[in-house]
Amino acid sequence: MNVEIINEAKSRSAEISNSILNWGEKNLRSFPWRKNPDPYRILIAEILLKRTTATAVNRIYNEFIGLYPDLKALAKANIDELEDFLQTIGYHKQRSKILKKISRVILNEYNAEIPSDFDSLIAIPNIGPYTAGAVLSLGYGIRAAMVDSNVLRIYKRVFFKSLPNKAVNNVINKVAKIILPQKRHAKFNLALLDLGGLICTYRNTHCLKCPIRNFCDSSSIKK
DNA sequence: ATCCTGTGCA
DNA sequence: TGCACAGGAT
Repeated sequence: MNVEIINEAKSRSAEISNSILNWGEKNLRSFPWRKNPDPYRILIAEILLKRTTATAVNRIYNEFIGLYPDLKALAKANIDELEDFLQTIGYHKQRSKILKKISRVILNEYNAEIPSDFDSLIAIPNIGPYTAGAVLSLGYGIRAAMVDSNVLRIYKRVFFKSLPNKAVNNVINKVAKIILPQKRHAKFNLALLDLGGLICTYRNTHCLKCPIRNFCDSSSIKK
């Protein structure tokens, strides 16, 4: 049923992943949570970044890690202090609850060790496939796709001509796994996110600057 | 498949 | 000032 898009993904995967990795060499954005990545730092970053601009998280991230340097510290955190601290980036009530909940679950059920397998991760409340992918790929170096709305949008455009009319998101998840390289998947994931943020944006498609314009169904540039 | 959160931009 | 948004939950 979705044979066509899967075959398209397979036939273009090498060109796409190589071009994106290459683009990433020069164009990756620099954020504090991308430095010295470990599962905890990545987990915190993803929770803070949900529905929140990188600029806002940038302001408080290092201080957050200073106040709550590891999962045990976070599990012990005073909920009101945590909430106050998160005021400036918004969603502070919701987010302080989520952070406490997650840290307590990991402390109690996983002996304060953030799980390193997908199923355990998504079983933790408020950790879904995207955050699980980030923890695995960026935090543990375990190959996992990170499909957020940016990545979804990019692949929908790239494979526009063979998109099925049903269950598009499911298919895109398969496509993402096919294209994700075996090595350097973390770099690739970051580059793909940045491509969505900088080039293949929601409103504009800066195809002229796009490293995969030659492999994209929606490119406005003549091949 | 639809709902939720509250922000940030139109 | 109202609506689109994004990742997760149901």
